[in-house]
Amino acid sequence: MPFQKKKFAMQYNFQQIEKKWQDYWSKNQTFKAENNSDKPKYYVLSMFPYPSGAGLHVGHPLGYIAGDIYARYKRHKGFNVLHPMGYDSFGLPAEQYAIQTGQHPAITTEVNINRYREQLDQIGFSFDWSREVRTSNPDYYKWTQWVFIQLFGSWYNKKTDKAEEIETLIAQFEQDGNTTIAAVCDEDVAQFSAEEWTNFSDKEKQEILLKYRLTYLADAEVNWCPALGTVLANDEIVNGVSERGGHTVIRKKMTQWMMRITAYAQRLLDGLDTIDWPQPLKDSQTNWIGRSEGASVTFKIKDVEGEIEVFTTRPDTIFGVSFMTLAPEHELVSKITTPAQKEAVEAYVEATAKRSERERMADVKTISGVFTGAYAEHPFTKEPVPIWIGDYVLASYGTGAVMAVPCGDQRDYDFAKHFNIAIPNIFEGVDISEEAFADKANTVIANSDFLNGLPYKDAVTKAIAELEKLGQGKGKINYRLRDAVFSRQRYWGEPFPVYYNQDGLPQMLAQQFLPLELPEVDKYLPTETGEPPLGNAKAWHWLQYGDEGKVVTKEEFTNANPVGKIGGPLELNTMPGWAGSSQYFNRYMDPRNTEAIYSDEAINYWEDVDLYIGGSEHATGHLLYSRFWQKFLFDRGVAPKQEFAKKLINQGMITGTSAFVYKDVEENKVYSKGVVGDKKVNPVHADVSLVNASDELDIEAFKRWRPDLAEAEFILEDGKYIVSREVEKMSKSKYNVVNPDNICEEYGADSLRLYEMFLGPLEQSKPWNTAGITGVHGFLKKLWKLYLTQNDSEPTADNLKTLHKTIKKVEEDIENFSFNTSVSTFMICVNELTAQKCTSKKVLGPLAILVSPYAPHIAEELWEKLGNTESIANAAFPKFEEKFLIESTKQYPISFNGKMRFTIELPLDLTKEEIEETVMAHEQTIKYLDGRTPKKVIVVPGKIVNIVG
RNA sequence: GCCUUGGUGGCGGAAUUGGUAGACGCGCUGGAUUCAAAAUCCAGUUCUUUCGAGAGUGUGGGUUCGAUUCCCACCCAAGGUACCA
Repeated sequence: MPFQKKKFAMQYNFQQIEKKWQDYWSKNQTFKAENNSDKPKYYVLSMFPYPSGAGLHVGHPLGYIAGDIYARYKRHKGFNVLHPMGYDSFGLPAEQYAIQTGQHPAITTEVNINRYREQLDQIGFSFDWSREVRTSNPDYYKWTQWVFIQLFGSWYNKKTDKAEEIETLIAQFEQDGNTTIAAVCDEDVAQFSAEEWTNFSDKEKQEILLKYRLTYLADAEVNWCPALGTVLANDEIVNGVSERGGHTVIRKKMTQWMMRITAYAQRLLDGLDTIDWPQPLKDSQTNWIGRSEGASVTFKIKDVEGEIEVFTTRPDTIFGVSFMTLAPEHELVSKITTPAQKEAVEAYVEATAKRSERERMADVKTISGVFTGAYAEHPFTKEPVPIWIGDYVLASYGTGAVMAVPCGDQRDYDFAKHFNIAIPNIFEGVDISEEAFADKANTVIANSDFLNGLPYKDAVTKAIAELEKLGQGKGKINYRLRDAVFSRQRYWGEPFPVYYNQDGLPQMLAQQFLPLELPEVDKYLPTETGEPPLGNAKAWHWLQYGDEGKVVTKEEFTNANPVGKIGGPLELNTMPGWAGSSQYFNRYMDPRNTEAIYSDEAINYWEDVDLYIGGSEHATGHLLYSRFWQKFLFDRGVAPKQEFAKKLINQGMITGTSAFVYKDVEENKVYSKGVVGDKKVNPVHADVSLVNASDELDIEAFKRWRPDLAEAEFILEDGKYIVSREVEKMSKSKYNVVNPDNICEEYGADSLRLYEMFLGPLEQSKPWNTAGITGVHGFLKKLWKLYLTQNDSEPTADNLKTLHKTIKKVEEDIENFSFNTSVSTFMICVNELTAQKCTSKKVLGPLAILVSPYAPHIAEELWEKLGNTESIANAAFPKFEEKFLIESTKQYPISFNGKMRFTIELPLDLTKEEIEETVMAHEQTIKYLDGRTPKKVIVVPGKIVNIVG
């Protein structure tokens, strides 16, 4: 039937088109990137997802679509583009699910990944899937373990300002001991000579080296939940108890693997100036690192052996000290507390252990603390200074102790007022009867012996000098950044390639034995003795003879032949979520390499990420740790660049638009939005798929969905039931999740891609409302129609003007990541060309290329219809030509006192005077002036005329 | 609390160096087509209005011939705040 056939071709059949081109790309490996090419390289990376059980919702692809548009654009611009994707597949939700169901996390993870892949494939991304990585794959985490071993085998030399092999440190110990070394290390390292070093036992040597290594064991404070037998994140704690089950949580010290990221504090700060990342993100890293200059001051304690070290940014105010405050967790607290105060102090310490750090920081209104009964000695006046404890001092910041200067610090001031402690005034001519005076710049110091009369800067210098003379202080730069805890008491993470020898000292597995694979366990919970889940593994001991090594049971290990045997129990902790994501961007360059983390050729070709797209919530986690690892790999000659990503864009969150029906509190009635009035009602979530574009509820479907309301009476308005709408986080529990699959099915991937971009600026968060998608879908239909008639005719001036206006705008928009305005531009362009009845291939061809990064499937199809036989993916981007846009006249807006009243069309080559003359003579002007004489006439040629008066 | 971002019609948003506020789209209203509907097309749509005009970009001030845009103070919402990823 020829009639039907013709009609078929007339219609935009997105399902058929999208399937066709996705198959084509896959079959032809259109987007496979080569590790060498004559073209310049460009590396576009989107942060890889954690494959959760819920699947993708429309919020996830936002950043991927933006990245994909940019990657496709760069191909049109002649670049060899690397655009990979993978999965951050270790993580807590899979483990939680395993605990609940007993299913191995590897199985659920595999299922989730397959689902993600299906969903991603539907959207038509130009990923090079041959490079996929999964952090939970042994082939991948082999190299995570390898980096860990490199960190263990390195120390930070402050003299060369970089990480070096531990062997260079040992050589120096052998030569000079540790007296001449400038290293970043633990604070409690004793001094030793070369001779002493040589005489140390192996165990002693290993213990000392551990204090220098870039990853090391230390006691760190954690949120311990005894009932769950696990450590909790701050956000798993609500009001001091665990979110799950409401159990008590306490602060507790545990031995943990740590990363000496503090060694890189200054370089992480300095590096920010060299990368094009959003300023807010840089700000949060800067604040996180928290550099402050000041002094470290040592206070002796009266009648007790020991001293208190504090860090202060205001050594100039040292004569204003009237008390000291220690964090309740400070190690000296139990030592210095007098018997009379013991009970009160212990009670306070216990109470504080129940509060989270965040709670303590956020709560500035409640003032609490206890006097220890002990006194310190002021370094200069030798007067006694009472020592208090207070939870506003955090153990993890600085030294966990402050010298309190109430006249100069508001928190100290409030504390002193509350507990009736003296507030000596050390500022010249400043009233401190109401509040502390923290303005450094605008006063001079008084009542301060040798500091009297000095302004802030001079007083700081002088105070430090005097402290140095006493041997009780020195100038110091302090960082808020702390070493990162790298152990997790979890199952579903990378095992540490570590066993413990007879002395209990950690030993690294040799590279040939990597990866050390995650063992099977029966239960994913902590053991009965409170050990991490790996404690449940039957075989988790390392047994090695020479080049032969394997994982065995404890019995096998104990009974094995002792001659030449090495090994011991393996580490029970696993690595944290950020371990696998800290170098994945490099691994994509050469993901199947089994000999090395990646080849020199690959890393020297791709070097670094040119554009990285991801959420701002990773600002101080993933993005700081990755920069740290990259700098370390750089120091050790493994990576050629100090920073892994030149440019970074944060995509915003897509929120959901929840729908509510109003259920009467007493009666079994639900009211439409407009008829609620002042009735007492409860809002009840309705699934957004049951609501149409006009907020009208499908009542029958709703009744099937919520059988408990099937019998309810629905009070309508105008015969319809209208829901109320509210923007909330997109989440299953709020029934506002929208799946991209459904959208692709109903409107197609190209519509989804366009609509995600059309919603608003990439960086901002914005609500999703499926109703609006008909707009971009309608645009694609119009675009399709525009290509129904095409020929080799010459384009008109109007055609060319529309085309080149569009080229200019779209190119600018892509470069500025302003994708939403591009979509509008396409709509305007197609509306104009349709009105112009444009049929010229010389216009339609370039337009298809412009559209193709955004809507690649329809673009390929139209490109083919135009007679091309090659994929559009590598077609050259159209060149903008100014000459088609030149205008000779302008619609001048004429405003009165800054308010536009009417426009006049005038030639653009008029002078200021000519414009003024013409405008003032215009009848509309005369009408608006109504006989008044203007005070002033502002003429900006090419822009505006403003008449004042 | 602190740091960061944002606030413009009924809704998403546009306005690239201070120069025509509301582009584009949704929704809504009216019309064409249709037996009817869907789809499509056309017109209108910031608010108030005595139809002359007036007001208007979270609130209150300021700078300027002119402010969504710059400055000050405040209000509200979202993200982060070290073991969610």
